[in-house]
Amino acid sequence: MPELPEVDIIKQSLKKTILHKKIRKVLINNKNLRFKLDSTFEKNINKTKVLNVTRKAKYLVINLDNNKFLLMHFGMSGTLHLVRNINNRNTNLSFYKDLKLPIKHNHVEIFFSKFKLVYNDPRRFGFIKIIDNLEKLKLYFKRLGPEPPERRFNLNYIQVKFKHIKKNIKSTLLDQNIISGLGNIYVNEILFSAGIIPTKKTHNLKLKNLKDLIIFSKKILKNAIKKGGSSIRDFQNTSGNKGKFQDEFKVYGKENTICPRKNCTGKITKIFISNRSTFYCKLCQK
DNA sequence: AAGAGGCCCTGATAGC
DNA sequence: TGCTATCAGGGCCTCT
Repeated sequence: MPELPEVDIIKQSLKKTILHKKIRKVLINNKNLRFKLDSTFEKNINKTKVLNVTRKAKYLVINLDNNKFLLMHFGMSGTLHLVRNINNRNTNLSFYKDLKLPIKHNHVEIFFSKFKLVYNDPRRFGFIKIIDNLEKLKLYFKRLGPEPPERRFNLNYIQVKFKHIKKNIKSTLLDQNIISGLGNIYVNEILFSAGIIPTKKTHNLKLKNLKDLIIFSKKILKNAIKKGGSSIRDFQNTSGNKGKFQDEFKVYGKENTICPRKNCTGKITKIFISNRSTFYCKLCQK
C-alpha cells in the first residue's frame, strides 16, 4: 500500500500520539506476515517508552528507550490504526471505540494507556521487525538509494547512476536500491509530469529528462504529503482520515481518459511493465 | 551480472 | 445468485 508520502503521514500521526508514551501490553493475534514475527517480539518492546518516530523510504521506525527499533513495512495492504479507549479511567484496557477498525487480519496490537495501535495487513506482504541497535538499523538501510526529498538525490547522482542502466525508466524509479520511497502510483505520476514515456531506456534519457525527473519527483511527493497522501481502496492515517492526493492523479487509474496536459489531445493508455500497471499518454510522453 | 518474471497473500470487483 | 478470472500503493528470489 503506502509509498513514501503515506508512510510519512503515518509517521506524523504517530508523532502526535505515541511520543514519550509507554507500551503497556502487546497482543499478537497472528505471527504470519511476510516474515514470521519473532518469538521475542513481545519481550523486546513491552514496557518500553517511545523515544522517536521516523521514516526511511517506505519504512516506519519507532525508536524505543531500550535502544531497540521497531521497524514496520506496510507492503501492499498494511495499515496502522489508532484506537482510543473510550473510558480513560478504565484500567483494564478492554473498551475501545472502533474507528472502522477491520476485524480480520489485526496481526499485532500495541497497547498504550489510553489507546492501542493496531497493525492490520490482509495480504501479508508487510512485516514488523525488531532491530537490536542503531548500527544494525543503519546496516539494514544501507542498500537503499536516496529518497527524492533528500539533497543527495540530485542531478549529479542520477547522471552518474543512470548512465549504465539499460532497463526502462519505470523499473529504475521503482528500484529501491537506486531511488527509495517511490512506488507504482507516484512513478506513473512523475513520469507523466516529466513527459517521459515509461518504457524509455534509462541510459537514453536526455539532460532535460533528468532535470525534470528531479524537479517533479520532489514536487509531487511534497504535494502528496501536504494533501495527506493518496487514499485508493483503504489507505487512511492512524486516526481513520483519508488523504486527498488521489483527486490529483493525472494518469494513475485514468485509462481511456483524455490527457490532462494543456493542448494535448492524447488518451491515457494502460500497459504492464514487470506486471505493474502503467499509465501514460502516448502523445506527450516521449 | 543486470534485468525480467514468478511468486508470496487476501479481497474487491467485473463478467459470465 | 454464484461461480471464475483478474487485478491491487511491494519486494524478494531465481533464472537467464
